[in-house]
Amino acid sequence: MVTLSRKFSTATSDSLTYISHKQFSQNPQKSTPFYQIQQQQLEHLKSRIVTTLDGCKNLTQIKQVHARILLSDLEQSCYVLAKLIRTLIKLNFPVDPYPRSIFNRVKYPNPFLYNALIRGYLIEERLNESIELYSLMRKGGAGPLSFTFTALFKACGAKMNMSLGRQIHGQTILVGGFDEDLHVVNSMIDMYIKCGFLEFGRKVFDEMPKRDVISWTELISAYAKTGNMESAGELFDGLPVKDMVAWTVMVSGFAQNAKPREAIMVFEKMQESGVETDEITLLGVISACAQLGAAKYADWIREVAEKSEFGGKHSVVVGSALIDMYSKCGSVGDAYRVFQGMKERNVYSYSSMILGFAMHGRAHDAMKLFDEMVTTEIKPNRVTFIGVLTACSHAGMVEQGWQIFELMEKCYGIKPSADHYTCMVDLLGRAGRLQEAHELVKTMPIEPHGGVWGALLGACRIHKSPDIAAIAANHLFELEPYCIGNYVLLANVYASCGRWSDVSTVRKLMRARGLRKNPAFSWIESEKGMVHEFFSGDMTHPRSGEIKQALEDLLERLEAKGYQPHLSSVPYDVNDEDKRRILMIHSEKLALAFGLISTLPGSEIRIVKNVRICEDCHSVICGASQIMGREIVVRDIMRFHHFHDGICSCGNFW
DNA sequence: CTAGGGTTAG
Repeated sequence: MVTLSRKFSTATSDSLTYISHKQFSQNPQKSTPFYQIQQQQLEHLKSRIVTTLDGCKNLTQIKQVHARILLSDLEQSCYVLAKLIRTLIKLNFPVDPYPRSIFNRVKYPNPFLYNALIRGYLIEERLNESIELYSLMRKGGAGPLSFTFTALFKACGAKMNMSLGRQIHGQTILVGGFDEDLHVVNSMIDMYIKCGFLEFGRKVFDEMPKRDVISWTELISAYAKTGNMESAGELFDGLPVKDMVAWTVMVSGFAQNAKPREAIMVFEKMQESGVETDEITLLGVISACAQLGAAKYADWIREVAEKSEFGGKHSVVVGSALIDMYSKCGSVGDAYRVFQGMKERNVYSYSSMILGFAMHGRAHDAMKLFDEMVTTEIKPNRVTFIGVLTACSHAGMVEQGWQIFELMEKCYGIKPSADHYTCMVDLLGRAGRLQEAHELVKTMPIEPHGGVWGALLGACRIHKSPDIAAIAANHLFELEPYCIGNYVLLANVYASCGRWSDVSTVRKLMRARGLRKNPAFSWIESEKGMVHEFFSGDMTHPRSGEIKQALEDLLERLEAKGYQPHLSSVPYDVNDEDKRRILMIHSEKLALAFGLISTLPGSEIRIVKNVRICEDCHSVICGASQIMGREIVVRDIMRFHHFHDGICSCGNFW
């Protein structure tokens, strides 16, 4: 054995130490200088080992490779050993003891080796060990690499460990150079954002000598997530080169902040600018279309999705989003067709479909799909159960609901959340079992949130139960004092019982808190895809005269068949004639009348409403579907109503 | 060998 090569004292290069004479003599390339041959041979061996490691699937295989390394001249090679450690960690082996022991035997570990181990500890969320190793690396004279910092920042962000993050920030300056490394600084910004200190991230951003599209996008995304679309938009406008991710952040930002029209507008601009689109961009647009609930947009975005390069058939994510969208646009049939056409399905696909059926009152289909789901590999999650419970609730299936509710924890290990209790309260409340519902709220093991009391209050509205309504409302007035809907609901309950002095007390409370009622409105798509909006009593539509006439004709025909206006739906202390007039001009009735005169006889009418449908409108639309022979679909704030031949899919139960 | 975007419920 001849010692040929230098001992690598600088820890940044690979610590190769020896090469055997035997290996050398087998190589007859006499004209090549000595060290070049050994380099070549070792490089060859290294790359063979790395390839083998990439193919390793289990511990036995890795140990074989390790044995080969130990017998070769690569026994101290940081490059190969780092790869070995990374492979182990990729296969989910804990850092201790095996990968750590490999590291411990290396005399001069280089930063790559340190980094492999640090990353391992980070994955195990052992932040302290990572930091210890980092200090050891510094003490040993090895310089850190930028990805050591990025990994550390990432871990601090995930653990929301701001103080440690700031220390590491200090290190980047101390070590020198890294505070100008884009990878490092960008992950630092991300760390501050994840720790909830957006302004710190912004400060770093403002002081950066050079920034790239990633720095910008991080901040735009952070503003969008806090709902500050103005700041997001300002930054975005100033971004010199907008790439796909930056555009996508704006699209999904608007979608997540309930600004679907803006989301679609940004998407259209994105397409004009010629930037590529991928499925994540589409998710934002699809979600926006779902919020709009307009069939025109639904078909448009499905076409865009199908034309895009990720396959004519939908991917799991896009497919699942489309299912949700079609359900919310009133087309459960289309939603189910997408569901059936998907090659692969996940928990989103099933949950969205179950929720879709539930929203449309197709409880039986929802349950059937749930039964099918549990035979697959896909595990139901908390959202799935919200779908199943909603289905029970909308169909008045109290007993099945209780069964599912118990099954959830027993068989699937999902602890009922406040949202699940909301479903149960809704289920009992709708079925008229208000006392039981109230009892459940009082005895639930977790703190009831606004949703739970809101469900109880909503049930009191249907069953005209002012006493429990007052209890629920008082909780709500504390939990969410500025939520206008609760005051309106309580006032409506009092009004329906004729307790007018209580109604005016609630109205006074509203005024005292500076709250004003949101105007109710409905909208409908005409045949040409135009959207027509109607407010209550709205006579601004160009065809108002015809609309009024059509409505009067309709009501006349209904009265001839025994229809009586539900005067108790009017929350004002006025005479019956005025109540009749108020009911007559409800926005959904105007939209319905416009639908009747503006669409072809026999075609479907779709109406969307921003609040719950009232009882009187519900019965009028039921009658209209029969007399006029029309399918009518109404989406209110809670669910869908499919009216067909005088019957609604909700079974008069909403 | 590292930095940015995502779907269901509420």
